[in-house]
Order: sequence, then C-alpha cells, then structure tokens
Amino acid sequence: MIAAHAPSLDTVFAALADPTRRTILAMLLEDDMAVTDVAEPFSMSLAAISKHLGILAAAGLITQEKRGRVKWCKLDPDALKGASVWMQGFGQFEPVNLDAFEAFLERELGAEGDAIL
Amino acid sequence: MIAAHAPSLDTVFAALADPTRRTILAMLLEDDMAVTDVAEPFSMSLAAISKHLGILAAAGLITQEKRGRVKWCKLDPDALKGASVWMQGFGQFEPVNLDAFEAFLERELGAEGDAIL
DNA sequence: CGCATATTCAACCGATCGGTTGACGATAGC
DNA sequence: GCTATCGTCAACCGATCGGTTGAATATGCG
Repeated sequence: MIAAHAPSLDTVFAALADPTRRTILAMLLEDDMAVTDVAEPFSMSLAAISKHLGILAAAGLITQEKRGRVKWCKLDPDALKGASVWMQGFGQFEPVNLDAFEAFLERELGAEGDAIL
Repeated sequence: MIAAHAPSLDTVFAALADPTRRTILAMLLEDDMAVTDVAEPFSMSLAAISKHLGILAAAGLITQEKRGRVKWCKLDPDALKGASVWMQGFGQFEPVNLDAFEAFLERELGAEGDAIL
C-alpha cells in the first residue's frame, strides 16, 4: 500500500473526534506507556485499545516503539501543528490559554474509566 | 430533545474531520452564503450539502438564519476556541502562523469542485 | 392563483466505525 | 522447553456516516 507519510487533516481530526482517544492522548501527556497500561483504566478489551492506538499512530499523534515484548507509546504533538494552524486561521484567537487546558485535562482525566467525555 | 448548548469536542472534531465541511468553512470565511450558493461548487446533491451544514451548525461552527426563503450561513469561529485550547495544550506551539494558514487556504479553495482535500 | 425557487424530509444504500471474541505469534522467565 | 504475558489479527456485529433520490414545505413573484 501507499504510505501516508504526512497524515492528513482528515485523519488527525477523525482521530481526535473520539473521547477514548483524547483521553489516551491526555494520559500519554504525563508519561510514555505500554499498550497494556494504556488499556488498564478503560473498561474495554485490549484489542479495542490496540485499535485506538493504531488510529492515533496512523494520524501521527503518537509513535510506537517495540522494546522486547512491550510496545511503548509516546505522544508526538507535532502532528497537531498542522491542525492547530488550520483552526487558528478562523478565529484570530487570543494567545494560548493554558490555564483553561489544565482545567480541561483535570476533568477529562478525573473521569477515567467512565465514558463521559 | 435536549438541546446541546455547548457543542462537545466530539462534535466539533467530527465535524472538522470531513474535507467537504472544511472547505465549506473556508468558503464562509470569505463571506456569508445561502445554502444553494454553498452547494454550487460541489458536485454533490443539495440535500447532501444541507446535511453537512446541519452538522456544522450542530457543532456550533456556523449559525444559520432564515430570511425569507433563503437560509444564510455564517461562520461562528468561537466554537473552535475550546478545541483549539485543547490542542494547544499538547504542543506549546509557537504563536499562530497565519502565513501557513493562508497558504493552506489557497490550496484548499484552489481545488474547489474536486474532492481532493 | 399558479408557478418557480430554496430548502428540508424520509427512505434507502454501501462503507466505515467502535466494539467484541477467539485464535495466533513473539518474547520473557523459570 | 514450558508457560505466562504482551500485543495483534481476523471475523463478526450493530450503529453511524456520507451520499443518493423523490416527495414535501415554504416563500417569492408575475
């Protein structure tokens, strides 16, 4: 198949549209994790999480490196740059509001295990 | 039904994940438009475009106001703020690169009528 | 009124999505 | 070598998605 080296906005936004995947990204923001550890807080099968991670990797949002029998997942925020540039063109937003993001993350991670966000 | 006053990130990102809808947003960036006019450059049915606009409106990305028999569509960039804040938390990106956005828009609008992006 | 224009609704279609389960391939450790 | 662990693959499922078509609903205009 033809490799998609530069993930399209389609793929990136579609990857971000799922709450499970956004929660995973938020988890990886704190530390790199093995697939099994990523899956632990969720009440769904390992295979499902593996698929989610595959989608995130295809979108370029994470990278996965296999060391031994453990596959480590690492956040790769560069992929968000293109999408972020696209979005910001619409609003001429004020400078980044990191406080708002912190608050958001707290809510998102605080609800781990439940399908709220 | 229960109104979704604050569109979720789910809805916003899902709305942005479709190239047709992103193109529509880019078109509305230049001017407000009637549904029929939005549909004109696309090679798909009016009903399909009407659905797309409905999805964009549900995500809060546009507002629609009916004057006479014409429904005017207007960009509402505020809805992007939440999503933008979320995304920027991951990358600590450099300040907005509007030049990059201009270039992007040119490509996107230059391909109008074809299903490229 | 009668007709054209603007837009949506409803039913349908194939494709994709998010999830499950069970079998499978690799690697680590005793 | 045997066994437990890590992770993916493949087949399947119901739900949603993006599109079509044809009929219906407004509204404007002569």
